[in-house]
Amino acid sequence: MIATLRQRGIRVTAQRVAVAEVLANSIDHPSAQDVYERVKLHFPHITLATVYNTLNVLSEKGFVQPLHFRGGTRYDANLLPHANLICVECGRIADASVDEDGAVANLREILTKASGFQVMGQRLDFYGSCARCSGSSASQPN
Amino acid sequence: MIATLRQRGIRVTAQRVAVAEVLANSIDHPSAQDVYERVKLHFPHITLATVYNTLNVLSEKGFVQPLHFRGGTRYDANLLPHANLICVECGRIADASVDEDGAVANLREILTKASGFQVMGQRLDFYGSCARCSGSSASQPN
DNA sequence: TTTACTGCAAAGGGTTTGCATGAGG
DNA sequence: CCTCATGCAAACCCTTTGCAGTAAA
Repeated sequence: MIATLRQRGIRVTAQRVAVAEVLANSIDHPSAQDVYERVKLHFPHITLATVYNTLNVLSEKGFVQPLHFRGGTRYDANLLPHANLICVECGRIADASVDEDGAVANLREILTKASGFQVMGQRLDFYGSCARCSGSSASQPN
Repeated sequence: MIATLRQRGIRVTAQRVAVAEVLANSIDHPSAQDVYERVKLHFPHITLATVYNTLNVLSEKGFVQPLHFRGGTRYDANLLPHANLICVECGRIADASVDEDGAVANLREILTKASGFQVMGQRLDFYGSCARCSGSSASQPN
């Protein structure tokens, strides 16, 4: 992890390693507050401001992708082309790999040819009901 | 426009019509502040709070799609499946129709089959350099 | 008449920043 | 050593809300 951060030109501190590791080990797209609470478990002295500063550095250096929503920002450590499945009922965000057959690459190519836009990255959000929420007839409250 | 709003179950007021018309006639994904300034040209008495309230109503009723970014929310009146081309240099957001060959529908189908997720809507953002910026000067952000 | 929208101002909440201290390269 | 990160608190900015008056249905 330390080497990974150095590779990206990020000055290494204990706090930054802790934040980066929380992100790398999370698949639930945590908010800054979530990251703060998780880091604090093993690093009680860190502050929310440091978490925000670190998240901004990690975002600028391409270590995570910030996803802005109405309620605030969530952070995605999955750097591969993928779709975010956002359940409008329970609020969960799951990743779905979608580029096995080059679907995203295909889209990028279409856009470049059609409008001369040089694509450098993307964010694909799909809103709907996750299997858990739409599948259960007697839906559970969460 | 009045009929359109009524169809969506939106109580019709002069302010709401004005906001809705600004949105319908804008292709630059205006912010709430942008909408406010444009509406105020022909409706000087409206307030920013009313614009926000109206934008929320129009969003809930599916008249516009709110797009949350770091700097705030932008509003997209294009309800057809499309991609947002976001220039990281000049900040402009342009729409690109991308579903001529059913690319979005294809993605939605892949996701439904793979993960049992019922897709109800989507947001496709592509970050990069627009034709104007990548063509004029060769500046490469990292 | 009944409901709910407007305008105004003030509060809310996620995020950023200034400053003194402390740690990394 | 010199630069930059941390911690703390206050500030910031976008957005929401409470209230009194007013307009839509």
